[in-house]
Amino acid sequence: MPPFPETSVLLLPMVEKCVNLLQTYGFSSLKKLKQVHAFSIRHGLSISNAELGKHLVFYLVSLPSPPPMSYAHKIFTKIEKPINVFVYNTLIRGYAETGDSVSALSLYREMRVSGFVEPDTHTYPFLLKAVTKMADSRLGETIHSIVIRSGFGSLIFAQNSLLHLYANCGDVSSAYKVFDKMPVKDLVAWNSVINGFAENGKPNEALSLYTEMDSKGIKPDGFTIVSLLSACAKIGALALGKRVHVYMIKAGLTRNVHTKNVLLDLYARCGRVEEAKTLFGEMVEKNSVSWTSLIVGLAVNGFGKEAIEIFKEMESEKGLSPCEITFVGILYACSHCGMVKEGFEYFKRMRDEYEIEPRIEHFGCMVDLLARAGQVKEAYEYIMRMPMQPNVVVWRTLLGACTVHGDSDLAEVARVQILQLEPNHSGDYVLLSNMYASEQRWSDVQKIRRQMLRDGVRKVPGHSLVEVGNRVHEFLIGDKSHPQSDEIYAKLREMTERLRLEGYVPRISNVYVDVEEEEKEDALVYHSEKIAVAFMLVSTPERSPIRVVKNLRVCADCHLAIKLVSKVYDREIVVRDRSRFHHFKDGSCSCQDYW
DNA sequence: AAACATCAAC
Repeated sequence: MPPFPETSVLLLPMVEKCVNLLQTYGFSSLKKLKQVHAFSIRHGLSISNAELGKHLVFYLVSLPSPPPMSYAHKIFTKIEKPINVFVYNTLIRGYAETGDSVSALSLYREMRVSGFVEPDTHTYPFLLKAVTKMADSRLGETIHSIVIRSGFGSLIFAQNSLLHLYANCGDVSSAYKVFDKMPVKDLVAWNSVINGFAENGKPNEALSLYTEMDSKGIKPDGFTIVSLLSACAKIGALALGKRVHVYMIKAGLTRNVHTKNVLLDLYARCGRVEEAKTLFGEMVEKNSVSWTSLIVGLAVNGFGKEAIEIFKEMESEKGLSPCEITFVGILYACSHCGMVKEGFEYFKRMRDEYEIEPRIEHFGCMVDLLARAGQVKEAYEYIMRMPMQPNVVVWRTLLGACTVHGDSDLAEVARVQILQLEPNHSGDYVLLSNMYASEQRWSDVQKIRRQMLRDGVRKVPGHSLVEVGNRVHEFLIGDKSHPQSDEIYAKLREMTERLRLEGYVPRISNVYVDVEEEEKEDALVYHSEKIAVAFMLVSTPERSPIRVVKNLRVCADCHLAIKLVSKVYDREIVVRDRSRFHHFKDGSCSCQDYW
């Protein structure tokens, strides 16, 4: 084949031809893009040709995830200077989307230093997306000021990006400031600020912002509903969630797969497993998030065997593959059912079959799997063999198991580690003091108490939430502030008497679970969950199920008492505590007494 | 030729 003359006039039709080819096949596959690239080389086109290079970079970056960024960047470096701002933007976008924020930032710097190109309206939204993923609010503020100086601060896309950036760093007040100052607030802005509050433990604020948005006549979309429902799911507010469900129906969003997924999650997290399963069964379009949500939902509710059955179904489904979170659910299910051998098998299959590299979360599950089954020493050895530094959660898992299985030596080891990684966490002191108390080691209990005082550790006050009708009732320990308090306490006394007849003996040792509580003179201080249960006994129809959401872990005494209440009063009681669900029925609990 | 916002976890 004779060489092509190197005149741009002659090459022009060839550039056009290649660009045409890219436009026809561009989005289909990397293979096609490489073919066009090869074609251009065969026809004497140099990749330094700006027009061709620009298109190639664009189509490469636009490939489905993950785009071949190093290939795209290589072409970028060969394009003749000066490089068009569009090409910079495209590459920054690619890095932002693949989570390579460092490369996105350094490309931006390179662009500013080159002096040939200026950022345009698209540059900052892309760059801010990259910075958002770094969750570094200091850096965010720096870039924020650059955006303002650049003159693009009035752009609604830039404002929305900044709003999201602050929300993602957990800085809701800065996020709200950005939102508040926006002269024009579009749906994305509302959704971002609502989501910001929802994700940062302020579901009530999220809901009232929604009401405000509604009053301004702005219609919600799937994003709005997802944020609101997940806020409700997090605090276990079923009645509130049901209200959002009504908005969802009104807005015609019942067929949206994301909103359905999070509705399923809401029901599962409120202990309504049957409803969650029904919802799943009714879904026409199910994605892997739907399957994963159900599996995790079943697992945390103590229905591990069922979770594994669903996983097997998922595996036989075409076009779906379990992800790392699915496996967290499966390993969690195994550990809560004492299926140690199966847990190890799934762990192995995750690597071998699905090529998912285990993360610290998965190792954490394995530690729990061993420790929960009573193999506390093996769990410790497992931690020592892990290919990564154990985090505080892993040590806390071990500590929790040590207190249940009464291994105070290893508990001490775990405690020392936790203290280094995260001092001032009241839950650990409570766990430990609980364990010492159960061994009648009162001087050690005192020691822990003194340490808490010395370190200035404030215990998180326990509270329990219950819903009656559309109202949420909150109870604290020894709470007497409720209008029906007299009735509730009469019920508590009656409850204690009837439980005694069943052989209930209050577990004195666990009085020390609540260190502050000891200080109270009252000999009969009821934990919030007991008060909540008594309140539900007096305010709901006989035999109707009771749901309680507690912010801390249920103590052993309350656990035993509620088990008996479920039998004596013939009530199904679901308690969601800080780490799991307890389904009490006929005197036993789904957690099999390992809480 | 391109832009901002969603879900599942030890």
